[in-house]
Amino acid sequence: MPLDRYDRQILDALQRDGALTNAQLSERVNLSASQCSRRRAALEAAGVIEGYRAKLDAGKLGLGIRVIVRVNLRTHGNSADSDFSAWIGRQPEVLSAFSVSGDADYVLHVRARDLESFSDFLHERLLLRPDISQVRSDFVLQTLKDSDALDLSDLGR
Amino acid sequence: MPLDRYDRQILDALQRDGALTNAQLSERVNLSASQCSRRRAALEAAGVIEGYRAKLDAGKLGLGIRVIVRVNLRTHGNSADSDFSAWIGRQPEVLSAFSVSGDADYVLHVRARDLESFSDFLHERLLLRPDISQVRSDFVLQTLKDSDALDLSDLGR
DNA sequence: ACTGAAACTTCTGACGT
DNA sequence: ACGTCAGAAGTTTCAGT
Repeated sequence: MPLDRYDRQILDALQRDGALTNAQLSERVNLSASQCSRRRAALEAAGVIEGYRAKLDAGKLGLGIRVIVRVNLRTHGNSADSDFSAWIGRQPEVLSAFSVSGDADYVLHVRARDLESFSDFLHERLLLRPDISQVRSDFVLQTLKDSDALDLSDLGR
Repeated sequence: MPLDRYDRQILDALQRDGALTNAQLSERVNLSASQCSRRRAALEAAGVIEGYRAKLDAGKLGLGIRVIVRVNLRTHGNSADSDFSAWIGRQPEVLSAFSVSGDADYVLHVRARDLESFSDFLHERLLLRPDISQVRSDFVLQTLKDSDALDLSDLGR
């Protein structure tokens, strides 16, 4: 799918504010609302726009703690990694999880209500798994940036 | 702001699909559409819903590389940390940045087109800063989970 | 390819329960 | 507090250039 500069502008506007109406989009992009509507629909159909999400304020919802957890497994291959992956998917306080190069096998982003509930996750669940060999927790002290907005500046024409 | 189970259901539905209409919401929550509209507006006004974002497919946009970068600064206090923080805010390939406890000072999430453009970010920009003492890059090999959806299960009544 | 207007869907405020 | 209804706003399809 070829993306021109109008698509790029539409994507950039929507990743910053997904609630923009086609009429509002049309002002920023200098296109008619109907054209924005069609291009937007095409970008959604192509999967370039995966979907829309409401961003919630974790602090106001009482989720005061954010932790970056690095995990090493004792064994690898076979079903070891996929077992761990499936288990991670079922843990509600794990927002994202990656397997990485470097000294850790996995990096998890965890949100919890307070130290007690994080401790519950860590000691009563993660560390009870027999396939875990090492866990290192880095508590987030300050959030400098949390946008998730992709850099679209050097994209298509 | 007190949140009852209806608010909780609305928030949970919207953080998974922010494009839901109030009519669609009303089906899942068993409330009228107008009531959903009112509650949703209240949650937005209270800042519990910070906003809406379109989630884009980074792969389809040619951003093939994701790296978790851990950074240590040479000096602290004064303006050292806030200088770094402001600089981070201006780097488009840095999606999120946290100051953390543990052996690293900062953890960054970086997206880049390819190894070459990541190398450009690393060597031509980050490592040229005189306040950097150590940088360790962990490349993301596999994404197990990437939802950012908060756990709302043990919230209000 | 884009625009403009018509048909349709969704939103939202007033009112009644 | 919630639901119903009607007017307002936004979206989307279609014809035209």
